[in-house]
Amino acid sequence: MPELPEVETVRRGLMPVMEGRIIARAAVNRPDLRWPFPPNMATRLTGVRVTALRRRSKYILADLSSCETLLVHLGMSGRMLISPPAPISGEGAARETLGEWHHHHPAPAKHDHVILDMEDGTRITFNDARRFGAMDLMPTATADAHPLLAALGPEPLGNAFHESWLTQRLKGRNTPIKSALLDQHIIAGLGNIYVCETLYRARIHPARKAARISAARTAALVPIIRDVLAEAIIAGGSSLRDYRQTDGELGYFQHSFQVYGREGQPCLTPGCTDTIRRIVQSGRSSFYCPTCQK
DNA sequence: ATAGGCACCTGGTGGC
DNA sequence: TGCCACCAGGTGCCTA
Repeated sequence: MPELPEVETVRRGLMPVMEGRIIARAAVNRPDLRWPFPPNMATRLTGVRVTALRRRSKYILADLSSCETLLVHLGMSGRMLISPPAPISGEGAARETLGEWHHHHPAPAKHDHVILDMEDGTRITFNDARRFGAMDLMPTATADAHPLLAALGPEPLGNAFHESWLTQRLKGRNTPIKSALLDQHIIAGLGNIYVCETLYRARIHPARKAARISAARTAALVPIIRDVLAEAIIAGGSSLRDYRQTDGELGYFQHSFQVYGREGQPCLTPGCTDTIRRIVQSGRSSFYCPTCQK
């Protein structure tokens, strides 16, 4: 489910257990995700301190004391699981001191591809069934120039995203606004769900050509995008607490959407009696209200 | 440069 | 229970 708000929620969940902490051991259980892992990734992650945990678009960036940065993308199905350290006690403790693993954790589950054991015994497990995710390592100094990051558009919650930018980028575009807002070169971080939610709130039909949106409605899109994402981050933060109480799984919260996934259900705009429709645009579902969105 | 379609991969769901 | 079609929150790459 990871769009910008979910990735930000994962980052915030990881922060207290990773930032400022040392990775005691890394296990890499397969050679690749979407692409091959960088050479010697496990070795390069072992014994280094995480000095900062950042986010750019849907990427999590962990700056390391080795002057490298770990880039993580969750793809479609990537998850992070935080397992607190289990206290060592009884006979097991004596045996454990012989090995490198000082804390008890369950055996890796299916699709647990990368495991980071922090110095205090907290385990962070990257699980990704579909393997559309990615990890890479690069020098921190040139992280912004990474091929996956270099061409990204502005952060929608940052100062570089504003009305004149959006106007300029939508100008002359013969593509549906749905596709334009999914284009990470125009804005970084929106995905299928939040584009649907944004267009519903902006009352713009997803198939409308980007170039044919009035100046006023283009201007209105900017705060709407910001609001939609900011509200989702807040919702993620509250669900984060819930998940930490249960199984520690990050990247997995569901909150109520106004249109996404609501095909056939009543439009939630007060006074509107229409129902939400679904159309397919470039292979992906768009949900909208035909009465409210033009 | 821009636009559209395909590919990558696994799992869940619902119909027969 | 099995089989099958379809669906899924992403995005790089290829083609005109």
